[in-house]
Amino acid sequence: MLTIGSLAKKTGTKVQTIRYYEQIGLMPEPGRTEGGQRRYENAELDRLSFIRHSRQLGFSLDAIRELLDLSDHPEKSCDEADAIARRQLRQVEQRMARLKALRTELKRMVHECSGGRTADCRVLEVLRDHSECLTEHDDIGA
Amino acid sequence: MLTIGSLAKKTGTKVQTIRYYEQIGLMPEPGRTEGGQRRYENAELDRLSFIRHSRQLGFSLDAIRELLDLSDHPEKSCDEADAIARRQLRQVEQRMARLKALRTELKRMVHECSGGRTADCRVLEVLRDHSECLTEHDDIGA
DNA sequence: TTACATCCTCTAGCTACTGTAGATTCAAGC
DNA sequence: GCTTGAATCTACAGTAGCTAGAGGATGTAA
Repeated sequence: MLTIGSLAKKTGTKVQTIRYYEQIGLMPEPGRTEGGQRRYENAELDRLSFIRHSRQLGFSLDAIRELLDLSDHPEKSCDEADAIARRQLRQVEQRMARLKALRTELKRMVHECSGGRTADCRVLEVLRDHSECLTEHDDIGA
Repeated sequence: MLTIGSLAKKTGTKVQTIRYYEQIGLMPEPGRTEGGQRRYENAELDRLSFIRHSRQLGFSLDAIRELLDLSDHPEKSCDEADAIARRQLRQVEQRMARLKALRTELKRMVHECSGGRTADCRVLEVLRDHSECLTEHDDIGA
């Protein structure tokens, strides 16, 4: 029987976050003491660990909802779980590619700036003039 | 004299986003027609381009506010602009490192999953058991 | 003049939390 | 049994950076 505070500590989660997960139906409503405080069992500890670990891997709460659902049905095919993970992997790879391009341009900006007045600042100049830019006119997304 | 719609098209911004930038004071209040519609000049086009380009490089709106301020004062030292860019570069590099770790673990999950019942699904198993995980108990951030 | 695209303001919604206020409960020490 | 202080409770507001929609006004071309 864990209080919400010790559950939080064990999983590296904030207390409010646990309550939030309950509110959106990701965590079940736990038992309560007579005074109305939440008390958790090991099953809930496992579930929360699953959620947190998935979040650390960047899965969205919606994806996690699906994964938990799959996890609750051991007889189902695991293709779906696999697909979700692959989708996530693709996303991570896309973001990495994007960040790589950003890094290149930022490095260029910083290295070329020799210090002095902002009038001659290479950083500001690059930001002003989009034409010398490698980055495209598309979504920003992290 | 540009309408908000053509300014939006020229800069790859949504109309609402431009109005949002105005609302938070990132864009100035433009002139209006008698009927109350916004009309923009080239200065505003330049400013919005600067903002969008900076956003594409991942700068926060707060950072952009500082950069714009520096850009408006050509006699100031450009150290500050340089510092902002360096900070941004560091952030990008941190995120990349983080994503690299994620990619490794996701790849492992996906490659080890041989298909079958979710009961034996490697993906779900890894998510359940945090102990075999490389990722740390820290912030998720992107 | 009439049609229709574009514009206006205002409000609410998105993700995934985080923080605060003010009241209540729990557990330990005396 | 009583007190104290930490932890908990609910409810609501706020974060970043937009995005979407309602319901109405304006601008422009035929």
